[in-house]
Parts: sequence; structure tokens; C-alpha cells
Amino acid sequence: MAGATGVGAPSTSKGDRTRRRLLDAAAAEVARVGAAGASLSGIAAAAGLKTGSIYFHFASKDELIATMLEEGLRESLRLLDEALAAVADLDAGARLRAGVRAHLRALHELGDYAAVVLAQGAAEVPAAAAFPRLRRAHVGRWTELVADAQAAGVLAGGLDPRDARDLLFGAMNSALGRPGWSPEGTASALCRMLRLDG
Amino acid sequence: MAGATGVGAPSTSKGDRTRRRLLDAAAAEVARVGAAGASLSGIAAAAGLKTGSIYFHFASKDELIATMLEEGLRESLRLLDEALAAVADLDAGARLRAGVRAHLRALHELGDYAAVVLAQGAAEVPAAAAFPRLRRAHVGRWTELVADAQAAGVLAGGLDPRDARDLLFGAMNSALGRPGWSPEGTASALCRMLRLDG
Amino acid sequence: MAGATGVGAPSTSKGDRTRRRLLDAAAAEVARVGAAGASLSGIAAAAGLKTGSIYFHFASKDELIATMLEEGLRESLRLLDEALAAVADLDAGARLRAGVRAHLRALHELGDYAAVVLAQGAAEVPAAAAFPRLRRAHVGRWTELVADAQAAGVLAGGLDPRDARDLLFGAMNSALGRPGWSPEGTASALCRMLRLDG
Amino acid sequence: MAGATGVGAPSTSKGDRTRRRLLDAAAAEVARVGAAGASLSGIAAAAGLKTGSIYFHFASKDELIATMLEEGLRESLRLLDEALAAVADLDAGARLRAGVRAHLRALHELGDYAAVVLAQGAAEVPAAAAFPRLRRAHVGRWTELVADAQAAGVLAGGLDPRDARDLLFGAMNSALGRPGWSPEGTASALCRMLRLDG
DNA sequence: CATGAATGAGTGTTCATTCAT
DNA sequence: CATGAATGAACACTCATTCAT
Repeated sequence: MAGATGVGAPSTSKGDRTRRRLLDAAAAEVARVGAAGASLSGIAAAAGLKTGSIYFHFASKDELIATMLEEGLRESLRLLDEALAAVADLDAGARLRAGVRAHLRALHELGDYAAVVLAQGAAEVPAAAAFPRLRRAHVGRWTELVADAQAAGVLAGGLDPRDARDLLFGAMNSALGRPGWSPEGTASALCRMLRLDG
Repeated sequence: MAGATGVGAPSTSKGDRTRRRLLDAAAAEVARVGAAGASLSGIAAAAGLKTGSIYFHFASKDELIATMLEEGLRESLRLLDEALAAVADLDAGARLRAGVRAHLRALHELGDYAAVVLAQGAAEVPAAAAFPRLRRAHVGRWTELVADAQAAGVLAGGLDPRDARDLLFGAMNSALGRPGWSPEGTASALCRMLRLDG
Repeated sequence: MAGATGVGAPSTSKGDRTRRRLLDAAAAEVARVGAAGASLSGIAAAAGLKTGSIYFHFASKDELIATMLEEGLRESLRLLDEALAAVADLDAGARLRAGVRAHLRALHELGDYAAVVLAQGAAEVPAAAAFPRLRRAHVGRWTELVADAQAAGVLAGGLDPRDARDLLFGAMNSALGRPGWSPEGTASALCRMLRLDG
Repeated sequence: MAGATGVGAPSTSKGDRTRRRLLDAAAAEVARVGAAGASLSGIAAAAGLKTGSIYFHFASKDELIATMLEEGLRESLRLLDEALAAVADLDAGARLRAGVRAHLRALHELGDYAAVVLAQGAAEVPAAAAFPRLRRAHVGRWTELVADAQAAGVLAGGLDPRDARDLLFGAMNSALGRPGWSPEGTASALCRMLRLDG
């Protein structure tokens, strides 16, 4: 929610830095008014450029927004995987809790990128921006986490893990709507509601 | 998600019927591309009118969309209250389960109206469209339901009921994203995950 | 300038009265925002009608405005002739002074009609509204008055009476721009400037 | 009245030249049909542009027209001051005659700009376009000229100099309505009528 | 007589996009 | 790399006009 620094690694060239400013500005603008409502002139102004200059970095509005979405999703997946790797040896309940904490931390850190990728999904977004591979990977990770937790009995069984996963996802992403939320607080509240406490 | 039946009672005059067609078309369009992305020409075409004719029925795009949102929210509140009235004498857990079922049924019946009111909220919508009374009433109903369930011990205590309410809301509204979902199935899945089973 | 009752004789039928209300409203609206800026819906509303109803009384916006202009010009000519008839026997200076007083009184009485006909002229007005006969008659009367005064030596000679007439006209019509002006005061001021005092 | 040469000094950049073409076209269009009746598409076409391109140079129709009016008024004031400076040492009658000649020359040179600023005033023009400083300066200059002439006895006394000034103004501006008028001819005619002859 | 409802051409304005500089 | 300038298609909205009721 807060003004994020963005997503990328430290870039070297001036062109790369401008590109990053544009992606950040696009994320903020899209989070504020949606993909359809965001204007290239607004994004350019927020990045300290004139409108036409965007086209040196991106071929079209769609490409700019798709790139921004993809980077947000990729980073969000990276943070999740990092967190899960650290708890690979623990039991299913602990891994699920770690996933929840990681997702909420990602939501918080990624700022506008997360707001866009996770809250709005790809609804208003151009078809080209589906990048299904990343999306499948992300979703798959969560389906696995949930199914393992069900198998271990720490999460209610008897229901399709994909349904359970979506409900969990909806609950987590609702945090983006609240001002001043903290990842840790929301994670512990959610785990308590699901009786997931260690 | 599917083409909505709409919201209103059978109207008599020709003008009323056109107005309803416009509201239905607006709901569908906004659900598809967001308020900013929806175009009056698209809405008019879907309602079988020419663009300019909209202005005989609504003073502006904002008024059209705000009216649609308000009717959706009002109807959704009505359905919730109706369901709660029928279980007023039961215990807090049963009332919460009834609320969940009612909300999901409303989501399903209201079609595009709900997709808009509940998923996007009034985020992108003009300030005039906040209709805060309805929104407060709706939110208040849910805070009460959740707080009662916490007090009765059927829902995890120790956390702000408003946080719990938002998590619950997020989980329920996530159903709109899935194709072919059923209100009853989702309700039972959610209740099971929360260990709310009567 | 002030809200005028209009121009016409007492009418009998209800249709005639509606017609008059429309002409009055048109005069006011055109005086306020110009012929191009005046809208039929505004005029209709000011006359207590719905827009479409205008077409029962006038075939088009142009016809409505042209009729209003013509009535204003005709009445203004009538008032001038009336005043001149009363001083037909006096000398040229007295007749010119009477004309000035009559014109300024007409400007004052005719209200919005005069504002339109005399100030804006037929500049913005449709070609059909030129009604050249009336205009020629009006202009002709003034050329004569001025030429007679020049011949009699009470108005500076040595210049084309049509030029003198236009300068005089411009001076008189400038009164419409001043708030709270009186016909008598302006007439005496103008006569004094021209050294026309009896 | 005829196609105006415009107002500005020779500009260098391409944008400045386009801007000037737009202002000239706007002056012509507004002189022809009034501010409300003038259309941006007409103005753009007359300037050899497409409608939307206007917005690169002016933020709105109002700004375009207001700018045009202001430049016209400013230039007209400049021409007046220039002429008055050249006769600062002469008597009040000579100064008034110089003012009349200067005003009529300005009317003639400024073409459509003058037609608009002086004939229509800022009546139909948005509030933002009043530029009251310029207007006050222009009006003040004339009040002074007239009052001095009255005090010196060369113009009839016994009447409010502001009234005399407005009558004078109306007479001078009436020249705009006549085809083929010359500033010198009109000035001498007016001065003769007012017995101002040096 | 008058209205309710609709139309189509027009308005001012925005915006993604292009391209010479 | 970036800008200044322009375009054309879209947009929300207005308005004169029509016509069944």
C-alpha cells in the first residue's frame, strides 16, 4: 500500500533506472485508478518524463503494464519460495503458516505492484499479460501447501484443496483494503481463525 | 458473473424498463472492465440504445454507475437482513453460518451487480457514490455477527472483530473469481475451514 | 435590460399566451448568452414547457429566434414612428432630439428584445432573420432625421449623413451595456455632447 | 473585420507560429459567430490542424479564447498609450482627438481581435477571462481623457465623465459594423460631430 | 396541446501513438 | 535518450429535432 521502492535489483545504466521509475509509476497509477483508468501521461509525469518518451522503453501501454504485472508476480513468487525453502523440513502446518506470513509480507513490501497483481488479478488487464506460467507456478505452490495441510489434518479436510486455497487467498488479499495493516498481525489473526496455531 | 437477471421488481412503464436495461448493462460492463474502463457507448449498445439516449435516464456516467452500485448494495443488504431475520432466535454460530450462506447466495443471484459492489467496492467510483449509510449498515451487520460468534466461542477470539470480519469478507468474495461456483458449496467449505460446523 | 413583459398586444387564446412566453424566454436567453449559446431546453424551461413542446409553436430554433427578433425590430420601429408623428411639425433639431429620446425609451422598454435586435444586430443570427424591409425602414428613418438636422445646421455638416447616423446609433446603443441607466438621462447627456440642446 | 494580420511580434519556433495561427483563427471565428458559437473544430481547421491538436497549445477552449481576448486588449491599450505619449504636452482637446484617432486605428489594425474585445466585451466569456487589470487601465485612460476635455470646456460639461466616455466609446466602436470604413475618416467625422475640431 | 422517449450529429476533451528533431 | 508537436480514434456530453402517445 505504501509508496514502494519497487521490485528490481539495483540497476546500473541510466536507461535501466528510468525504466524502473516508469514501472513504479505505472504500478502506483494502476493501483489507484485501475489499468483502464491509468494514463500514460500521468505515469510519465510521475516518472519525470514526457509522454512520448515512454515509447523508448516500452512498445505500448499494454506492454508497460504487462511488464509491471509480471515483475510483481515474479517477485511475489520469489519471496514465497524463499520463505518456503527455509522451512522445507518442518511439518505441513508450519509450512502453511510460513506461506501465509510470506504472502502477507510480500503484499506489504511489494506495495502497488502487489495491489495490482493480487487484488485486481488480471481482470482488466490485456490478454497478453496473463503470463500463465508464473501464475500457474504461484497457484500450484499454494495448492500444494493447502493439500499437505489437509492431509496432515491441520486444515479441515473433506473439501477440494483448490477451493480451500482460493478462500485462503481471498482472506489474505483482503488485507490490501485496510489502511495501516501489518503483515505479522494479519498473519496471526488469520492463523488463529483457522486454528492453525502451532 | 454470468449475465445478471438484475435487481428490480417488475416495472410497468417503458421508461422504467429502459432504465433497468441500462442498469443491467452498466453492471455487466463495469464487472468486466471496471468503472473507468466502461464506456457509455458500450453500455448503450448492450441496452439497445444510442449513446446519447442514456442522458434521458441518467444525468451522467457517474450517476448511472452510482445508481447501479447503490441498488446492488441495497439489494444485497436486503437479502442479508431477510436471512438473518429467519434465524434471529438461534445461537451465534448458526446466525454466522446463515450470514455466510446469505452473502454467498446474494453474490450469486445479484450477478454483475454484486461483482461490482462487493469486489471492487466503491474504490474507483466518484465520491458522490459512497452512499455511506448503506455501506455502514452492511458492514455493521457483519461486525455484529462476527463479534457475537467470538463471544460465544465458536469463532476464534483474541482478535479485533473488524479484522476477523474483513478476512471473512475477503474469503467469501473470492468466490466471484471462480467459474461455476455454487453458494451452498462455498458456504460449507468456508464453514468447515473455520470449524463452524453446527 | 430589465425583465420585460415583452412586446405584443394582449392575446386571447392559451396557445398565443404560450407562444408569447416562449418569445420572451427566447429574448432573455439570447440576450444573456447569444443566439448560438441559447438552448431550446433552457428557453422551454424558462417558459414552463418541455423542450419538444416548442415545436408545436415554432418550426425550428431559427424560426423562434427570427420571430423574436422581427417582433422586437417591428415594435422598435413602431415606437419611433409614434414619437416622430407627435413632433412632425417641429424643426429638424427638435425632431432629432425626439428620435433620440424615443430610441432610448424603446431600448429601455423592450428589454431583452432590444438588447438582441439592436446590440447584437443580426450578426450571429440566421440569414433568414434579416427581414431587410423592416431594417431598411428603421435605418431610413434615421438617415432622414440626421440629414435634416445637418441641413438645418443643428448637427455638424460636411460628412455623409449615413456615417453620422451610425455614430449616433453606436452612442445610443452603448446605453444597453450600463446597469441602471435611464432613457431620459442618457438622451440629455447625448444631446448635450452633440450641442443639440433646444 | 477583414482577415486579421494578428497581433504578435515575429516568433521563431514552430510551436509559437502554430499558437499564433490558432489565436488568429479564434479571433476570426469568435468575431463571426460569437464565443459560444465558435467551434474548436472550425478554429482548428482554419489553422490547418486537427481538433485535438489545439490541446497541445491551450488547455481548453476557454483558455484559447481568453488568451486571444487578452492579447487583443493588451495590444489595443499599447497602441493607445503610444499615441497619447506623443501628444502629452498638448491641450486636452488635442489629446482627446489623438485618443479617438488611436482607438479607431487600433480597431482597424487589430481586425478580428478588436471586433471581439471591444464590441462584445467579455460578456459571453468565462469569468477567468475578465483580466480586470487591463480593462481598468483601458477604461481609466479614457475617463481621464474625457474628464480633462470637459474641464477644458472642449467637451460638454455637466454630465458624468463616465457616461460621456461610454457614449463616445459606443460611437467609435460602431465603426466595426461598417464595411470599408477608414480610421481617419471616422475620426474626423466623429470629432466634427462633437465640435472637437482643433 | 403537451409530454416522454429516442435519435444523430455535433461539442469539448482525453489519450495512446508516431515521428522529426 | 528525450522532447515537441501532431494525429486520429475514442470519450462523455449537449442539443435540435422527431414522433407516438
